[in-house]
Amino acid sequence: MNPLSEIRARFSTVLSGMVDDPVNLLSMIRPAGDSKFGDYQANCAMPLGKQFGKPPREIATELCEGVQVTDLCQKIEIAGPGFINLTIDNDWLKCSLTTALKDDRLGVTKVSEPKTFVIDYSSPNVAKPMHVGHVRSTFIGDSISKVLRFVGHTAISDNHLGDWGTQFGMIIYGYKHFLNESAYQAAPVAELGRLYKYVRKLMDYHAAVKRLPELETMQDELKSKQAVLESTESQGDKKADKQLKKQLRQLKSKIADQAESLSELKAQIAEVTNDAVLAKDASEHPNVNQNAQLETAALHEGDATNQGLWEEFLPLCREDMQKIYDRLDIKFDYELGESFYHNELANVVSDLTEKGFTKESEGAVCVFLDNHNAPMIIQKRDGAFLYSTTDLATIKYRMEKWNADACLYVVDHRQSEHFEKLFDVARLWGFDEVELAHVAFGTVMGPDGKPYKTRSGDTVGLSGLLDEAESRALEIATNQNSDLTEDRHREIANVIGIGGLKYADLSHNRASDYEFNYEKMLALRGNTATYLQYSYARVQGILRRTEADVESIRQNPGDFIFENDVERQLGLKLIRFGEALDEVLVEYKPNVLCNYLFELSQLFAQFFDQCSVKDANSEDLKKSRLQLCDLTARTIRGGLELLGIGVLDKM
RNA sequence: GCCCCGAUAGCUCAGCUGGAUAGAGCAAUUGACUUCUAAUCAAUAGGUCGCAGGUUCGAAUCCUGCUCGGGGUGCCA
Repeated sequence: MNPLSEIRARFSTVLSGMVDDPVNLLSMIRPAGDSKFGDYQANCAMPLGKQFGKPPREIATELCEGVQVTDLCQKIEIAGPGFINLTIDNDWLKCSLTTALKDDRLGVTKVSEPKTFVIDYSSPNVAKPMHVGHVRSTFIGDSISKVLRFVGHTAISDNHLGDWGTQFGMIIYGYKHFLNESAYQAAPVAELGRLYKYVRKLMDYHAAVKRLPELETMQDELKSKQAVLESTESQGDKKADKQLKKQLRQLKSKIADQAESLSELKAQIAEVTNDAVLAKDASEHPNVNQNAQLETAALHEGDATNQGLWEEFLPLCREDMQKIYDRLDIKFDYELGESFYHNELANVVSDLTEKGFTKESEGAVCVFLDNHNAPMIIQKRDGAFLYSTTDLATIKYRMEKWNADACLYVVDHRQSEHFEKLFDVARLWGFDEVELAHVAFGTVMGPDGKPYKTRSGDTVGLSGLLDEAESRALEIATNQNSDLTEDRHREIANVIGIGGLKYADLSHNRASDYEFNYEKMLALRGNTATYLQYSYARVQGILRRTEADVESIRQNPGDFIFENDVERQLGLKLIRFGEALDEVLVEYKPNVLCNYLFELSQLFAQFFDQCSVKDANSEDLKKSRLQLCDLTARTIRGGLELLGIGVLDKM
């Protein structure tokens, strides 16, 4: 039991004698904002004072007298308007540390009511190369799954692959018309990727040609509108002038936006017209857009040729994708892609229709929702199903198969409206007991503050990104430690390169966009994976130099001694590991764990600086310090493991 | 038009279910390596928490309005 939940449990007894539901008040017990106030603080006397019409300090006194914490806290005092400051008792702390030292789980108790979570993450489209945008979902989902499991829940990870979408129509079209047979034999996935991009270019070209005049007309209209506004004389009315200025500014930004998409279209057209082969293919395939769609439709309707091609392509693509997951050390319990549900889609629509939830609108089957203007469309006018239909089928399957208590969707925040609707429809459909949560995350930005792209405008491919991370890490490892073998350097580069990438992502609040930067990710100092890994390696150095037998220390621990204040701080931090994990799960935020591990490592660095283990004044003190070292190492390793990041004994 | 999200130190970001004097890292300046790994530590400096109101014992945090930025918005996923 961590100190916070222990304190809350004690207060719960007193508070339930005063109010009906103390949950809210218990959440007002938290770590102290400033260490001079102690270790924890309870802020619940102020609201209670108001509720009972008594001075808060009087309530605080009642609480202090009522709560049984003599064994847990060496000090409990009232301060300011009615804060209750608590200082953890050193004997209790030492006792907890001993428990943690002996325990494989570092003293973290399992939850009393385990639940079943299904976590949907990563979910790339197969046959399209993975890019930097996929890493957030993958890392965050993986980490949340690991934390859930560690605290005792059942976490089922499911990679909901996009393996049934329109990209297959494009690839099939490409395969039928533009295949380079020998390239396909030599490297099938690369050739499929080329075909995808090739058809994409042709489609973009035709779409751009069609769109261009329309956009140019709009641009002209906007510009003339701008001219009118600019020539409008001031009427001397301040409010009207302000309005005018605002309109003009909005118009200008709209024009700029359009100019940008206009030049994008022109670039797409130029790319084709400047390339003789592309230009020829573009003119010979004027209906590529519709035809690619028809190939998708044929696949979905069970056309033998297309089905055969899909069955040929899919394993190749998945194998290729697996290479990336292997490099990242990411595993899934299930990888049930969209194709897995395609036979169920018609049933979803008919079931919802039978139950009276659907309504036909403009030829499409829709579910209208009170709190949304637009309905959720579950079947298109042409009879095809949409991802909303697949997502509904998926919820049904997950409930029937796993009886989930919660389904977490680790998906880009841009899809939040989709998920709001999806969850509403699911609840309407009868899945109203399960917690459905969109664990949304922000965009990975480039140094220009825009979504991360290469110089040529493509999204950054993931495998190239990993190569870059590792090669940069290799350079650092080699410079730093020239006496090691090259194999060791490569091993170090892998652990700090991939670890750095994961930590850079996970240490940001998932809801925010963040700026991607290699230098910062692999920086040798600061709040990085390297810093945590280095702390771990330094502990291992101590254990090596002192020839400590950690197994026997764990089995026969001596007393913990707090000679220096930093030893107590480190000890307190160590037994708060479980608190950090609890907090991660409140809002599914792995950055809470990153912060904890960083703070722990900082305390260890101070300890390292101030408290020699090797030259401790006494054997007892030396043993106590070794125990702190061992616990620190195991907590860092265990914590990093929950983030999917490895450690090294030497670096 | 409507909906959602964001704005915190020079930079990158934490903190946001209201708590005491707003934090970290980087960059800057200074100091510490015959020492268990200096991939480190100690210290200095850096702020109108976008703006204006409101709620209250107390607001970066909640509410309203505004400014700026991003995203979404019936037949893609």
